[in-house]
Amino acid sequence: MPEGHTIHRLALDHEKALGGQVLKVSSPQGRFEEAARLDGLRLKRTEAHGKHLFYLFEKGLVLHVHLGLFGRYFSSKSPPTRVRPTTRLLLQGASRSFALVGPTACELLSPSRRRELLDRLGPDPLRPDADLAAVRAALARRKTPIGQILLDQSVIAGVGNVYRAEALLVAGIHPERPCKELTDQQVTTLWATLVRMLHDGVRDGRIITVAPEELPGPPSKIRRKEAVYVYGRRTCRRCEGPVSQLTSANRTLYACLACQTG
DNA sequence: TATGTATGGTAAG
DNA sequence: TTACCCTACATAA
Repeated sequence: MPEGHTIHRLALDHEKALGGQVLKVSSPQGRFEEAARLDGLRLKRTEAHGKHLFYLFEKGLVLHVHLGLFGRYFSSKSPPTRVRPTTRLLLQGASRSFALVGPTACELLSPSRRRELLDRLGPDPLRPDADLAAVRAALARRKTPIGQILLDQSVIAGVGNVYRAEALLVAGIHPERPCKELTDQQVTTLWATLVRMLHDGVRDGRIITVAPEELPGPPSKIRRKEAVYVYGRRTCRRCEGPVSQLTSANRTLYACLACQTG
């Protein structure tokens, strides 16, 4: 589930359902002991930066959540009827509850640690303040393959394995192209593609990169592999040619080398 | 019941 | 570069 779009969507949903309320906060699993410090405090707002989710409580307390590869939230009405024993964090509002399971991070963050964390993140295509010039500068400096750089959260924050494959396909860029060799136009296209895809992901609550007119039916009924051009596929949804599986940044990178010549 | 897989990241070597 | 952490779910047996 979790690339940047998931986190931003959670921030929106949770703020809408819980913002301004005094929450019940607990850790049924017991591994987040500091839950007790949040219990009974008012949630002011939420924030998403790349794949990092922040809950800003009164008294300046900040909860940081990172889903990692496995983490997910289960949403229910309040109070929840059934809570999994693996639930690290349970946020209970007046009418909605959210149970967090399997996160990489669930912790209270001091202002300085929060600052450190944010300083390590590159521009996030989902944030209006994202600095494209900074991305250009970072890319111009490196000979690292663009496919590898797209997963580097200190260069661009929020892109994961699905969006990297899909954005490179749509932009027509070969994943092994050294960053510094990309033209201004290619970087412009790639960034615009990421911005659009991630925004669509927030809106849809899932990853659908294939253009609406190319979909056989309504988005809600589209199966995973029909919703993307190359990720996890054997054939390219654009040209029907074979999809190559490369390895980059320790992850499988799907690419259509016929479509991605740039 | 067992196994494999996953949209991520960190710390150690 | 490797090892390791986090958990649910689909599929095989």
